[in-house]
Amino acid sequence: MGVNLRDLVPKTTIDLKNLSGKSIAIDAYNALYQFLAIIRQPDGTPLKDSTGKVTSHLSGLFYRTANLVQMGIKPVYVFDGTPPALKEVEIKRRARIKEEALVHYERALKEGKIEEARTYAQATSRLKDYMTADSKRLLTQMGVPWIQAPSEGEAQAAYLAKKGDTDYCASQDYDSLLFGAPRLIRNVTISGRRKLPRKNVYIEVTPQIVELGQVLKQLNITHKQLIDVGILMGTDFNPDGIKGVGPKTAVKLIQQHGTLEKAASTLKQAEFPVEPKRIREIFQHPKVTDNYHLTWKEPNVEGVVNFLCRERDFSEDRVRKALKKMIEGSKKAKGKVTLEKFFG
DNA sequence: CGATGCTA
DNA sequence: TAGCATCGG
Repeated sequence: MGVNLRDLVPKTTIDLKNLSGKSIAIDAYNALYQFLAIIRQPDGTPLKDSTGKVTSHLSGLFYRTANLVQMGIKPVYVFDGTPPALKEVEIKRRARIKEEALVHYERALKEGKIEEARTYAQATSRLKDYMTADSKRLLTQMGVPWIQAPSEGEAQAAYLAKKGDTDYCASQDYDSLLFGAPRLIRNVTISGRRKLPRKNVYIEVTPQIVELGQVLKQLNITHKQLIDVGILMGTDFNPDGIKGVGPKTAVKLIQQHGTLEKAASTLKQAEFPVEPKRIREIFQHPKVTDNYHLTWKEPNVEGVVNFLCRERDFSEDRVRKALKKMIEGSKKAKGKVTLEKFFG
């Protein structure tokens, strides 16, 4: 879920084609989870190989990554490690919701309510260890780097961007801003037409950039204060936040009182299940690693074909076609960058 | 989700 | 060939 800064942040929409030559640290869990939830049959069944292994996430990851590379974009996927102990409440909450969704899904299926079944099936999505392992294997064969974060993937992605090792962070969540990412891109891994849940309405989804500097300027607060705003509203480490405090109130409180503690002392019932200091610490000094090396190589065509087509039953025609486009596109983009460096 | 097929 | 439907695994 993450902290919901949606109503607080200024954003600018962009065309991914304009990001040629740029590198993006992508929150792998976030991307894979979305593929797994969305790439499904009408009744909610995910794509599977002949042995029953789920492949929805691989399909999304493969074609989306191929397209990004084709546009000259350099993606690096950042995988989650061990979550902070404080996340346990939120993890349990999510597990409970999934169990409930599973009951609803099975009932809808039995009653022949296809659309309803699909909606509940999406909510049951769980990224299993073998799916993460398959994804890393695919990326390696594609020549696309990935990093194993020691803890939160978003924290590690933000660290890369902060250090200047990547130009952007990509996620649907806003947490990377709290982790200090200077530039966040949303809607990199979901694009085009998207169906609104429970409605037969489609909306156009376009990539958008959120700049931390602009957010802080607009709200006239510091980064540390933005973290406090998040804690007041609720984060993965205190999912409930403070009762009755939404985005607007949270910002107002921090603008007026400066810190979370001072703001809380003015409220009638502001109780924190965990010490705010500990949550602040996670965002300000997250567990990250320097143990990575970013290199983008040409895909190992036969390696990808062997894995996806021979082991996971993908169509060889489609896979080879996508790889060809990926290689041609990235070469073209590289040529352009070199020329621009020469003559620009 | 992205790719492909079908239709006008 | 744009626009919609439906595969894909």
